[in-house]
Amino acid sequence: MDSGAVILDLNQLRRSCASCALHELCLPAGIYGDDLRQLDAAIRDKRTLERGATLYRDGDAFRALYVVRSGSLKTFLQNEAGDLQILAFHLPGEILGFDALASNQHVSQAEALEHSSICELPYARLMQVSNEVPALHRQLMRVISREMVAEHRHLVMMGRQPAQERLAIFLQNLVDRYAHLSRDDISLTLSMSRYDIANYLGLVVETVSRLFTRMQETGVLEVNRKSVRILRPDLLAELCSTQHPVPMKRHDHD
Amino acid sequence: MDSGAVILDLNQLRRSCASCALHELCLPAGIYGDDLRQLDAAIRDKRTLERGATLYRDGDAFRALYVVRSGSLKTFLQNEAGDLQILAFHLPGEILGFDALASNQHVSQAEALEHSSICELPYARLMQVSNEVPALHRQLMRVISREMVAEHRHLVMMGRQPAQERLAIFLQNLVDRYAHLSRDDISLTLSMSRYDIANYLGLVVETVSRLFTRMQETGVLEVNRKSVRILRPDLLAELCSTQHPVPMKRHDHD
DNA sequence: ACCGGCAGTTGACCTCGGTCAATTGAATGC
DNA sequence: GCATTCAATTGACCGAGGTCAACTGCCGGT
Repeated sequence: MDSGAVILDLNQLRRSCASCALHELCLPAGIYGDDLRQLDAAIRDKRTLERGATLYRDGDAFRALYVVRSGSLKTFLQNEAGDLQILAFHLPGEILGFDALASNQHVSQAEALEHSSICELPYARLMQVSNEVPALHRQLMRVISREMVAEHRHLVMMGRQPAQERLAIFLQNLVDRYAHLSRDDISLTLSMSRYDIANYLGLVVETVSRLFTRMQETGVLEVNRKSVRILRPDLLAELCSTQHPVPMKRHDHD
Repeated sequence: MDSGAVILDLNQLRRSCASCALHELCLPAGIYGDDLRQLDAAIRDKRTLERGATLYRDGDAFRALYVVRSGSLKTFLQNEAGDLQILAFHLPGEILGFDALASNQHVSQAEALEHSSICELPYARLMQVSNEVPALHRQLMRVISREMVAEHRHLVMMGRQPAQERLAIFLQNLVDRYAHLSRDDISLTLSMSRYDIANYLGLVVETVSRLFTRMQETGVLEVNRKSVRILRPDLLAELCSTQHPVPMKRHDHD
């Protein structure tokens, strides 16, 4: 690598990864000292996106991975017919863009749900640094793998859970992820619309609306537009797993 | 790396990756010559599994990735209640086990659907080789990414498609993957049970059965137990996308 | 401060696919 | 070769959640 990139002044360092409040969550977890410094050098740009702005779209050439610094985004797939399926919501500290590694172009679209700021990790630079810092490669794969595991959970929800469980799991998941960001763990501000939530859960907006109403009526939570306050975290947790009246087991056939 | 592993005799080489009929599909795509030789050395074991045998289960320590040489496997998630969701079917040339990278232990279960043979890629060895052969790291990430993309398609199916489309997409997908393995492209032997198919698609077995019957009645295919012959690939392709009577578009809200 | 538009809610109705139950038939064991 | 078993099919019924439509109330713009 060119030595110019490795030698950093304190100023640059302060503005970027090493001082990022989220650096534990983002890539360099497990990477310290000089390695971190190198990684830091690979992060070229910080961008901000307005609500509704597109970070990348289906077909775009793959240049970089992106870390959410603040705000939130959704990624989704859209077919020819215009049908769309939201794949994930991305909160601060999380990384987007892995789906483009396979074909060198993005196969999904990423859009900001609110005013957000993003770190760009140019992939070519990332690979250069990785060659010097083997730990980075492994860390990258760990992060991709974590994303796969999250998608597995999403899949189970879609395949097996009834509507109310889906919403409960969704909310619980948001609570967990925001708690991780050391926020108040019982109140949420939903940056996504009811349409987005419904779509993500494989439901329609009316169903989501009714479920919010029902959960409010049963005292689980208090909801007012985008703000949700969990009143009974215990009840919410219960709702996350189907309480089969008859404990109907799913087969375990060959 | 220890030099003993790099020096291979022709015999060993012939038995393994370099001569594997599927080597284009599996890991070393884009890796040649000495690099391939090194990779080959990292592949320790070939195992065979009987139908129903478990390759790894939830909680197992992560030691290796696995390549299917012949036969087929399913991977699935199973929760405390015994509910289970099949995540994927794995055909020859495909790689399993990436979900374990995140936590260093498997978080799903893999089971053979029929007599199968498997290449084991010990992860530690793989990482050693990768440090010498940067291309391998990138290729590995490409493969994980490809798997993620496939899972996205699965997700869309679960979230948006009605039952018949799901089965059509499933069959089309199998046809494509087997065509890739240069088999007869209009007849399939389903190694998985109807229960497995139903589960994978988020349906119940009765629905799958009815759909097979209907597709047979409409002349799309001929089905007899595990064997399926696609009579009208064109019709099958049509069934893969919902033909909205009214071309109802899914919203594209903020 | 009023208006327009769209996010969100609510209600009435209907449909797709799930549930339950009976039957068929292919494989495996004695 | 017959019985047992379980995968698969078929039919009758039902209900969770989708569809359609009407309404409410925020929010943003001028």
